[in-house]
Order: sequence, then C-alpha cells, then structure tokens
Amino acid sequence: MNAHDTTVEGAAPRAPAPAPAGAAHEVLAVVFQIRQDRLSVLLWRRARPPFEGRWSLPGGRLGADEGLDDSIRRQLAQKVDVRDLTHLEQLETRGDPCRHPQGRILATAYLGLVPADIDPLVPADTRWHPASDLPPMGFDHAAIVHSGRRRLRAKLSYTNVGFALAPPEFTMSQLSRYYRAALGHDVAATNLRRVLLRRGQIEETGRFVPSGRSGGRPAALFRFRARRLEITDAFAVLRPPGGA
Amino acid sequence: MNAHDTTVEGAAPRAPAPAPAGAAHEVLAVVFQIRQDRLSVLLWRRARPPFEGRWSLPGGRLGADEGLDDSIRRQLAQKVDVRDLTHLEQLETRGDPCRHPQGRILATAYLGLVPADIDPLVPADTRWHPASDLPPMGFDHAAIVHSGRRRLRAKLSYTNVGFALAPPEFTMSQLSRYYRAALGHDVAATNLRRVLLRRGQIEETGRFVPSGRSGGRPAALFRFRARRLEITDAFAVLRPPGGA
DNA sequence: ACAAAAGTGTTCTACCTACACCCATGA
DNA sequence: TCATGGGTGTAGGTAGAACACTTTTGT
Repeated sequence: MNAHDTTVEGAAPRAPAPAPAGAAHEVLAVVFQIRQDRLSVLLWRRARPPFEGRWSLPGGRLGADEGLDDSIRRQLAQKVDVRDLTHLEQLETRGDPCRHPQGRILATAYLGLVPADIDPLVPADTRWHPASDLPPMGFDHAAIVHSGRRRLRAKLSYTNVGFALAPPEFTMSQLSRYYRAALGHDVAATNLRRVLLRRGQIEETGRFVPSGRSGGRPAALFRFRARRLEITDAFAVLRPPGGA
Repeated sequence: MNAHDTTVEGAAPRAPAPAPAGAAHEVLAVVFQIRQDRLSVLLWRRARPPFEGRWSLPGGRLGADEGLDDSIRRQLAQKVDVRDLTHLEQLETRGDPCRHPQGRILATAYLGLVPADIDPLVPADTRWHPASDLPPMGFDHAAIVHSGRRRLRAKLSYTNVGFALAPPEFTMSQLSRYYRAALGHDVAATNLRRVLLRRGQIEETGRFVPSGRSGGRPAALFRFRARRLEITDAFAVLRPPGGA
C-alpha cells in the first residue's frame, strides 16, 4: 500500500472502507474472427442463473498469483487453441458495483484476434456470433463487445492489425473482404493494396493462386511483413466510400 | 461468477485456485497540467517503505462499494479540487503479481487533465514534475506516466482534448504553446488555428487581448466549442515539423 | 517610423479515392 | 473469343506544412 493512504483517508471522513481482502476479479475476452465474411465474436451460452440462457464473454476468475495477460491466455486456451490467437490487447476494466448481480466483481476485458483460416474446436455451449447481430447477452458484456469492435476498427486504420485477422498468405481480394467485414464498409482491393504496400505493411510472396473454373487472372499472394502490432501511420486512412 | 467457470476450470487441472476473497485493488491517476510551458504530472513523495523517498502516482484503495471512476474522483478530490479536472479517462489496468512488493495489488490507472489557468492547492508532500524529466519513481508508476503521455499525444491529433488543457478562453499563441508542451514539438499557431477552426473544435469569442508593452496586434480570444471529449477526426494531424 | 505580435493568402506536397483501362486465365 | 477476376495508370480532391505578406498595436 501507498504510505499516503492512511494520511489521506484519515483526512477524508467520507472515504468508504476498503474491502479488507479486496474485490473479486475476473478477466474476459472479446475474441473476434472473420467467418464467412462477417466479423464474429466467440460467446458462451449460460446454462445457469444469473442470465440463464443468455450469452456471455469467455473468461473467468483471476488466479491468486496470476498476471492479467496470463490469466486470459490460460482461460482462452480452454476455448481456443492458444497458438491461434494472433493478437491480444487489454481493452478496459469495468468496476461498477452493480455490474454483477451476485456481488462486486471487477472485470478486465481483452481484445483477442484469431486469423480467418483456422477453425478452433470450441465446446458445445460456445458459438461464434456475428458482431453486428448479437444475441441477448448478460451483464455488461454487450457493451464490452462494442468497445472491442470500436477498438479494432480504429486500429485497422493506423496499425498493421490486419495481420491478426488474415491467414499467413492471402490475395488482395481476400484481404479486402476481411477489412470490409471488420470495418463495416466496402474497401477497394485496388487501393488497399497500394496503401498497405506504401506503408510497408505487406509484401508479395512471389506465389500466385490459380484462377477458379470461371477464369480470371491468377491472384498474387501477399503476406504481412510483421506478425506483431506496429503503428504504421499515426494518422489516417480508409474512410468509408463517398467520403461519408 | 460465470456458470461456465466450474465446467472449464474442472477440465483444466493447471488452473490456479482463485483467491477466495479476490485481490486488493487500487486506483491511480496520471494527472497532467501544462505549467510554465511544460507538461507536468502530479506526484506524491513516499514517506515510508516500500520505495521510501521515491515518487508515486496519487490514488489509493478502491472502496468496497465504489465504482472505479467514482473512486479515483474521490481520491483526487483530496489532492486536486475536483471541479478542476476537465477530463478523466481510464488508461490501463496492471496486474503483474510482482508489481507491488507487499503482495498482490491490482491497479487501474486513469488519465486526468487540469486546465493551465488554475493552480490547485496540493499538500506539501505532493509536487508537479515535468513529464519529460521524472524523478525516481516507485512501483511501475513511471511506466504508467509514459502510457498517459502517449495517450494524450495521440488524442490531441484526432480529438478535441485540447479543451481540457486550455483555459476557457485563450489566444492562438497560448494554445500553440500548450500543444507544443504536450506534443513535444513545435506547433505553428497559424496552422493550428486553421486546423482547429476547420474541424469546428474552436470558435472566436469576439473578444481580444490588448498587446503588451512591446506592442503587436491584439490577439483574438478563442474558446473550445465543446467541453467534453469528441472525436473530430478519425484520421490525422499535427505531424512533427520536417515530416519527421 | 519602426519593432513586435497577430492574422491572411498562397504554394507545395503527400496521400487517398475513384475510375478507366490493361492483363492473364478458363471454358 | 469472351467472360471473369486481378492489376496498373491516372486524374481529381482534400488536408496540412511552410512561408511570405499584411494588419494592428506600442514606443
């Protein structure tokens, strides 16, 4: 404890007594993946009250001697193969005393991303839901999903987070579909290619994908140059078409 | 608790036992103010171990039935007059089990801003320090100050946070000095004026400040149009001079 | 009149969007 | 050879940095 606490709290008669042993703490994750061209979140269906039958974010209690990052990684390893999480970052902590009907539980939420090419085995009571069409959710979890969505959208325009959504190699039209799903508006593959190349986010692999039965020129395969988050443009990009 | 927890943790023998009553939790604040053209943080000098004699962020234990925002506001009211906090937002939560030598204490940090025109009465063991020249600090607090600095810098370019640093009315040369202090590089008053006007962040009050003894044209007084955070440009601005 | 500080006008450049056009392939 | 999808070239727009120039004051 800070040595000042006693001084200060002694001088403030309205300071509430701290809970002697502290508050319960849980970690939650908004795990996104692009599935069938839609941004999807991994949710659990609650089998028991409170909020029985509603959906909630995966996560659980923080271990007694566990770091926050370690904890969410551990808990997700039971839902999603840990090697498949290409990105994980802290989102926000919620501490409203009323957020949980069974007493005071603080929650630290994370944003996790899974690349589009894999399909983690998840338990039966767990499902991917489109982020734009959430089922009825318990607690404040729907609001947390929205925070995650906003964060992802913002970071797509000034960082290389795309690497975490895309498979190791991809064509530009695939990538533009991922961006469309995450951003919620059309992204022209033509310009996306130039923007990401100029910023040094992606590079050509030299390989190509043969055209399908309907013909067409073979598509070049690209990859992201870095596999961890980098801020490539402290500034702007990718506004919705029509300047809206 | 989430109904899934028992299921999942039962299936994971390596899950650490949660602390029965939860972990201790504190709230901290990085409070910035521009003083004499330097970005400064409010710090406490620790009178007792651990980290005796080093400096730390103001804050303290979370009350048993207190929200996180409420808690930091309450605790700051004992350091800084609460009406003077023009902006407050959550920064990050740190939960490394080793961050506190006296046991596991989670900390949720906030970023708070005080406008340049006021001078809150702070206790004797509390001082403003230049953010670019921090004294020896305890715990992980120096790292938290850096997070706050990064956040402030970023938000200055795509939101109207300036309102929280500036007094209610200001001249453009004053404002450009605030921006310079916060961003760490020169900001031309001429262009700043146009950028902020175009974005609708500021407006003229119609009043003027008479020139000083050394002459010069009287300066127009401006104000921010909004007094709470708004994202005025999802994209870019204010890169350092020379394109660096 | 001259220095000082504020404000305006103008140019230059970077970056992005949109769109027309060209290229490589399958049937 | 034509439909299909990928890739290139280019024109137009927007925004901001830099800087010269004008305006308004004090001495």
